Amino acid sequence: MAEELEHALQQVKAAGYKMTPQRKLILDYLINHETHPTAEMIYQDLQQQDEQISLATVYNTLEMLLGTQLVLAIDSDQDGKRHYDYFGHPHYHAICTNCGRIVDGENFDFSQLPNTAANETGYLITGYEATVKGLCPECQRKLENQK
Amino acid sequence: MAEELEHALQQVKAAGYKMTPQRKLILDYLINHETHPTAEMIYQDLQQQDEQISLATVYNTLEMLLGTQLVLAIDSDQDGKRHYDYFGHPHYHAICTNCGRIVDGENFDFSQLPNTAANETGYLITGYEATVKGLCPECQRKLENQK
DNA sequence: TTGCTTGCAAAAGGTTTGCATTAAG
DNA sequence: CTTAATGCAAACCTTTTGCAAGCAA
Repeated sequence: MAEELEHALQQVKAAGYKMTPQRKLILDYLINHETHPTAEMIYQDLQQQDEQISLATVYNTLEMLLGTQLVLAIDSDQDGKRHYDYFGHPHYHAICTNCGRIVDGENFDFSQLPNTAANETGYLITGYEATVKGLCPECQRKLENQK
Repeated sequence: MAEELEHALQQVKAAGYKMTPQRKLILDYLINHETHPTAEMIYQDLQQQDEQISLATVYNTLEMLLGTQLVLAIDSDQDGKRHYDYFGHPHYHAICTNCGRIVDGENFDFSQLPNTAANETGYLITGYEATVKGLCPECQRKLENQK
């Protein structure tokens, strides 16, 4: 089994959750897809792989994974859906305001944000999320050609 | 009229939108409330001020304001609602994972994030948003006392 | 065994939409 | 005048919930 999945399963158990086939499937799916899928996408894809699973379980599991901080949610203004992302290493997201495409970026240092926020707001910080909005390269071309 | 509102109205007109009494009300409300209200809250408050306005118009106007980048949306995982925030100066948000309270923070420098993201992703960046999650001071006390 | 988890379907509820009316430019 | 904006209500659709049956530990 992949190392990352192994690590993630460990975390889930450590948090006191039972390990079920469905939870493994979803975790494995998230780790191996950089598409920032919605609950529906995960559900559809797993079904096509002849995997037995319900949409409610997908939602339940994602909610649980958000609690462990292993997974992060991105609410897209573009399609109105919640997208999920395995948060294996620190990164921010870029969302296209035209097509909704979400990509990762990692060349920005957020390491001091939690400390700064803790000092400034008094909050006990447990996580963070950063997103930039703009036109993806492909949509820039498309819109340019429409002129 | 307040300077900030004056400035905002200017921006809206410059973007080619008509100025209506409802739009002024909502913009004024957002500028003068640091509560990060939902559409429903804005609607309720304006109604109590004997102001004639519909919920649909609140949503329409907020959508328009998001487009002008004058206002920013924060999707809260805590209450499942979208909160709005007049974005007069750069700042991030801290959301309490227990009570959902949202506060602003400004002691972190995001000024290079747009450039970095543009170089790294190729996106034409038009805005950004950063959020930290954790327990607010009040909820830290409450939970501590429950022990 | 024990009670957390699953799965199905129904319900919820924030947000969007259609359309006739109104008013900004 | 012309066209965009408003307001009302109905529709939408993602997400949540209730509960019986199933399965980790």
